[in-house]
Amino acid sequence: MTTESQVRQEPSLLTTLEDLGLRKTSARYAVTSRIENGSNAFTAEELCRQLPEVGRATVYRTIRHLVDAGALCKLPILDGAPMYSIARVEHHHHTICSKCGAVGEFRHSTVERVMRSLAKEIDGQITGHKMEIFITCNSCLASESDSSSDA
Amino acid sequence: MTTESQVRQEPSLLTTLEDLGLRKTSARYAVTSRIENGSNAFTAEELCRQLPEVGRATVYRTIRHLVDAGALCKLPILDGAPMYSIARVEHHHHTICSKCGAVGEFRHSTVERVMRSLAKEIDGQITGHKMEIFITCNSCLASESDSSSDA
DNA sequence: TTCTATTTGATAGTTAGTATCAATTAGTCG
DNA sequence: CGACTAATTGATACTAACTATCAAATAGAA
Repeated sequence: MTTESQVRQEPSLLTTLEDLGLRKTSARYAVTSRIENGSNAFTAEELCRQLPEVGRATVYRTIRHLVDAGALCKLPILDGAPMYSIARVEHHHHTICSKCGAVGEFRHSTVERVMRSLAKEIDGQITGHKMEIFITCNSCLASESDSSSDA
Repeated sequence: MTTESQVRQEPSLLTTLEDLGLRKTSARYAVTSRIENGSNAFTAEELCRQLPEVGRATVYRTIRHLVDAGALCKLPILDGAPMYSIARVEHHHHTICSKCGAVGEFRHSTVERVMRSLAKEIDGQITGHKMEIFITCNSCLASESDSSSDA
């Protein structure tokens, strides 16, 4: 589903690494292409498991580079390891499905506007913000649609 | 600063534990009163260090009970252990000072209102949300006020 | 006071991630 | 192309943050 818009191949994560002045290695190729072709959000350990041919240290290092470069967002999960997802939109927020863990990205001007009104309420100088919306995603909704009572 | 509103002593965290059907033990007394008299946000390990007479397992267990009961909020920190703070307001958000780590709590109706307009944008059913505002708190601003050039 | 289910905490284990460093490799230069 | 060197890798060992276990201790009821 929704595979149509995933054809984009050029501004790859590998390019991001090169732009940082890092070398193009087979390990980095493996990690970045796995991220790009994998599910939309993942943990570092998941990636390690999917890439047994790449050392753990390298997987972690590569992720860190990508996060530092802003190409990957690290989103802290309440219980367990943080998840990473490709940052497709400059400044954005996340939706996280509480059932299946799917992570989505959205951007809404109202959110940014609220920040300005909050500035008055808050002691200190705002430097950034982060918003997470917990949802039940459509496919999870569909699979639980057999029970139609809302008690 | 703002110590005036911290006098409230009765609906203590210990009472919260009792309300869960748990026993009133000296370990739980130590943990809850330390939380109530300590700084506004803390990590589990900090608490363990401050309470060497209480076993680590008990500290962690007590924290978990309090979080489950909603008396404590667990807020994931990007790098490192999650912090906990007493939940004083029913539904609220957090400010986190990037310099010193101080955590504050706020509530603003606009944030809640934005959620409604977001509901249209987002695929799936919203079940909750969470917002964190990163700030430089006033005391950190004060201590860096010696340098006035922004280069 | 007695009794028992709850609680504790020392210990060992797990998970997630980082530091080390010798061996390997990418990219450059001649 | 071949040599060179700095960047990179990855096995290993380590640390931090927790969780599981279970015998001993204890709270609260009878």
